[in-house]
Amino acid sequence: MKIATWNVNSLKVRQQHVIDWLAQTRVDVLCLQELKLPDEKFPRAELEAAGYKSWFAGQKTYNGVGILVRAESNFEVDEINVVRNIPGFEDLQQRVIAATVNGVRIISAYFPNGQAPGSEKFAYKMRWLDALRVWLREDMARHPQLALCGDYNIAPDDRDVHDAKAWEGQNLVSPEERAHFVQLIELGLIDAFRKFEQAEKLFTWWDYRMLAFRRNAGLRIDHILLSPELAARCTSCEVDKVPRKWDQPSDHAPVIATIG
DNA sequence: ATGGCTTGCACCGCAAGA
Repeated sequence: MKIATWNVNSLKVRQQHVIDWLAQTRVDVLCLQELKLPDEKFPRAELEAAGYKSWFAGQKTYNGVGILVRAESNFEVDEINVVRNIPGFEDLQQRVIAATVNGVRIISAYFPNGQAPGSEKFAYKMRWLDALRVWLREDMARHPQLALCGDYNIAPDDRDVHDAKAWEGQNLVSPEERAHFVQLIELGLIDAFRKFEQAEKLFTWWDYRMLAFRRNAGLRIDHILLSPELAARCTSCEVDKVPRKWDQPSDHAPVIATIG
């Protein structure tokens, strides 16, 4: 079972990239973030034609998340277990969708950006992270095989930052944000990427500006965290930089975890 | 130099992203 996550920065603009990428990789599950479209504009029929069923929580202009499941894989998705948003956390922003796919709990999450430490948006990010953790503790107890996939907007370690010195204390790498990431790890979740030996300076996001991709001036902020049972079955985790090189790309690259 | 692109929405510039 291959599970992937990709912040597409507008599904309307990236629809063909997603379809092409799915045709090449044939992942079983793809978690999407930043759809930037309302539910009525979700390209369900086009993705169905490409061989994928979709579940989504859309929103006009901003945010929006989804989960695509390859039809040929014949995985069961129980509609009753699909969750949109963090239970118990009032939120107008569509940032979370969860579904149980073939017995594996899949969560597609678009963590708040936070803008800057000390800002109102940063305070929202902290509240959101608190609520996520509270819900996750329960959801992990219900689903021993769980994958938290998405754009975390947190680079957990200096290794995940192209220039750690320049970024020190900034949004996405601040001690407060990293402490929240550690709290997720303390729930028992395992960073699939770090389970394996990786090349140096592998990132998942590069600014559109300043030729950042060409200079590999990026951050690793998209992650797949696995429950212990699922981590034990995980045989690889890779960043696919290829679609970042395509015309009019998303600024994020997809991450793929293979479960044996 | 706090910019530089890219998106959506609404209009001919703005907010927001990370």
